[in-house]
Amino acid sequence: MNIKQVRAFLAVSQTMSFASAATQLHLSQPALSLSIKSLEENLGGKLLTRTTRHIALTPEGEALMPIARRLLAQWENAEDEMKQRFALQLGKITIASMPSFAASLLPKAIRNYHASYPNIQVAIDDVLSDVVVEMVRNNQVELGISFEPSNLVDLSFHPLYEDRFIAILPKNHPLEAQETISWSALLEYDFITLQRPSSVRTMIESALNKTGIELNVAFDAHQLVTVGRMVSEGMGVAVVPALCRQQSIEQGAICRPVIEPEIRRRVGVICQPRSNLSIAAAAMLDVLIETYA
Amino acid sequence: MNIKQVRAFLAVSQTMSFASAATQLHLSQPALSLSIKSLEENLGGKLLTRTTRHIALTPEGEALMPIARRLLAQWENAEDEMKQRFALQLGKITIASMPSFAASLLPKAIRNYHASYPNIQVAIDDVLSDVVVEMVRNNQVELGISFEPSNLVDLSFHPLYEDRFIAILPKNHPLEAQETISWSALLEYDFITLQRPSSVRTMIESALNKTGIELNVAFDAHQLVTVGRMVSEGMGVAVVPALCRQQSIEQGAICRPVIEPEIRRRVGVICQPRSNLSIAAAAMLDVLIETYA
DNA sequence: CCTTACTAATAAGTTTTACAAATAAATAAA
DNA sequence: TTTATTTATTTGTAAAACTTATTAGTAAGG
Repeated sequence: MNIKQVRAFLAVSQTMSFASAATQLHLSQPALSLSIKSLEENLGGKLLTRTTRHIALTPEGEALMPIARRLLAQWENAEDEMKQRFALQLGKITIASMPSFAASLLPKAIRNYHASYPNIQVAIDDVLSDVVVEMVRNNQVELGISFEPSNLVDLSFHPLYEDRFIAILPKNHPLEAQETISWSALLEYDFITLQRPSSVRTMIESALNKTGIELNVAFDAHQLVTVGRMVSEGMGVAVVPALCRQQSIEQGAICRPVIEPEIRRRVGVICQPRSNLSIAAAAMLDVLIETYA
Repeated sequence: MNIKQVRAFLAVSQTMSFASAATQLHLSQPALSLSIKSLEENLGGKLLTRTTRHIALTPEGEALMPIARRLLAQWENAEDEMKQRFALQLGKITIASMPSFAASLLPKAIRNYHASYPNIQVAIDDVLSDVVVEMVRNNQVELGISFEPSNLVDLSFHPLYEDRFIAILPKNHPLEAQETISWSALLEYDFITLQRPSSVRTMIESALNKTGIELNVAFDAHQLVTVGRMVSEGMGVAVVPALCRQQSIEQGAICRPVIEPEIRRRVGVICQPRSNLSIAAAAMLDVLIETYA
C-alpha cells in the first residue's frame, strides 16, 4: 500500500468515475485502473465494483474511505509542517544569553529577526555566562551569547563586538571628577563584584593578576543588577562590562572607563558548527552578526 | 514524500548508520542514501548530518522523527485493518430476519458461522418480512431472511428451504382428532391471523382467493407470538408457517397440516448480487445455504 | 605521520515500475 | 440494434529504483 494508491482510491470513490478521477490526478485512466487494481491485490480483496457504466464501493471500500481520508490528511499535514520548518515559516529557537546582553543589545536583534521570520518563536534564557556555554554544549539551546570562552572544544564562536570594562561609582564619589579611573585608584574604595565562579569575576581577577594588583572584595553578589544597586546605594565601587552602562546609569550610578589595565573581552555567539544548526538558528546567527556589524 | 522515504529515514535515525539501516530494509546502502537524499530535497533541507564516520540528526530531523514514527504506525495499522477485514478476521455483519426464522432456525447457522469466523461480529434485526426486503434494498443490512418476495427487482434470492403453513388449535379442540385439516373445516371456527399488510396474511389471502374460499377474521395481531398465545388461550384457530411449530407447541397449542389448498412458500436469503457483498456477508450466505442444505 | 579500516557518496549499468497511447470489451441509452 | 460512454487490456517507452563497483573521506592504530 502506498500514498499514490490511497490517493487514487480516494479520487475514484469521491468522483465515482475512473476517467474524471484520472483527470483530477493528472494521470491517464489506464494508469489509475492499474493503481486501484494493485491496491486491491495488496489488501486482498475488491474495494470497488465497477462495470463500464457504474462504480460502487464494496462494503470493504466503504470501510477504507474514512481511513484513507484520515491517513492522507495526516500525511499531508506532516509534510507541510516539515516544509514550513525548512522554509522558516515554522519553528522555535531558544537563545541562552548572559543577562547583561539579554537586557541591553539582544532585543534589537530579535526585533530584526522577527521582522524577517515572523513565524519562528524565539525564547531567551538569561543565565550566567558559564551556564550559557554549558547549555550550548549540552544541546539545550542552539545559540548562546556570552564572552568568548577559553575552552571552546568543538563549538564555534562568532564575535559580535568587543566589550570593555567600566567602573561604576555612587553619585558624589571622590573619583567622579576623573575622566578615566585607574584600577589602583579604584581599589582604594570598597570593591563590589560578582561571586566566583562568574566569568566577569574570573576575567577581572586574571587581568589584575598579570599586573600584580591585588583585589580585595568587600561585597559580592550573583547578579550584576544587584552589584549595580549596591553601588548606587553607596556601599562601594565596582567594575562591570560596558554593556551594563545604561542599566547602571538608570540605577543612579556614575560610569567611567577603567584603565591600567584596560580590560577588553569579545562578546559573541557560541554554537555548534554551523552545519549542525537548524535553519531557524542559522538565520538567527546571521541576523545577530548583521545587527552588530 | 512517500512511505519508502519515511521508512528509510526512521531506519537510519534509529540505527544511526546507513549500512545497517540498509540491511534492515533489505536494500543496498546506495539505494538508501538516495532515498534519504530525495526526502531531504522534497522537504527542502537536511535531516541528517553525515560524515563517513558519524551520523547525527539535524534539529529538523529531530522534529521529523516523532512525526515519522506516528505516520508509519498509523499507516501500518490502517493497512492491517483492511487486510484483516478481507481475511475475515475483522468485521461486522447484520442480518435482517423475519422473527419466526430468527427464533427457530437462524441460531444454528450463526453458531456455525461463528465457529468458522470468530472475529466477525454478527447482529440480527428481527423485523417483519416486508421490512426485511426493504432493509436489504436500502442497504441497511447486507443479508435478509424472509419468504421469497414477489418483486425482487435487482436483488438476489437464495432459497434455504420450503415452508408449509400449519393450523394451530387450542387444546381439546374438535378438530384435534384429524391428522390434517382442510381450510373449509378450519374456517368454521373463529380465525386469528396477522394484520395487513404482513406477508403471512397476504400469502394466506391470495392462496385462498384462488380457490374461492373467503376468509373471515375474528382477531388479528402484529406478531405471530401473539397469534399463538391467542390460540392457546382458546380464542380461536390460526394458520402459521411451520417454522413456528415448535414455538406454538411450547405455547400449548396443537399443530396440524392444513390442506385444500396446501400453502407452501420458499424461505431464503435476500441480498444484493453476490459480487456486491462484503467478504463477511458472502461467507455468511454460504454458511446459511450449507446449514439448511 | 602514515597506514588501515570503515563508512557514506558517487558512477555506471540493469532491472523494474509507472505511464501513455491505442485498442478492446462492456453496458446503458437511443 | 446501434451508438455513446466508460473501464479493462495490451503494448511500447520513459523514468525510477536498485545493485555492483568504485571513490572519497574520516577516525583509529602503528
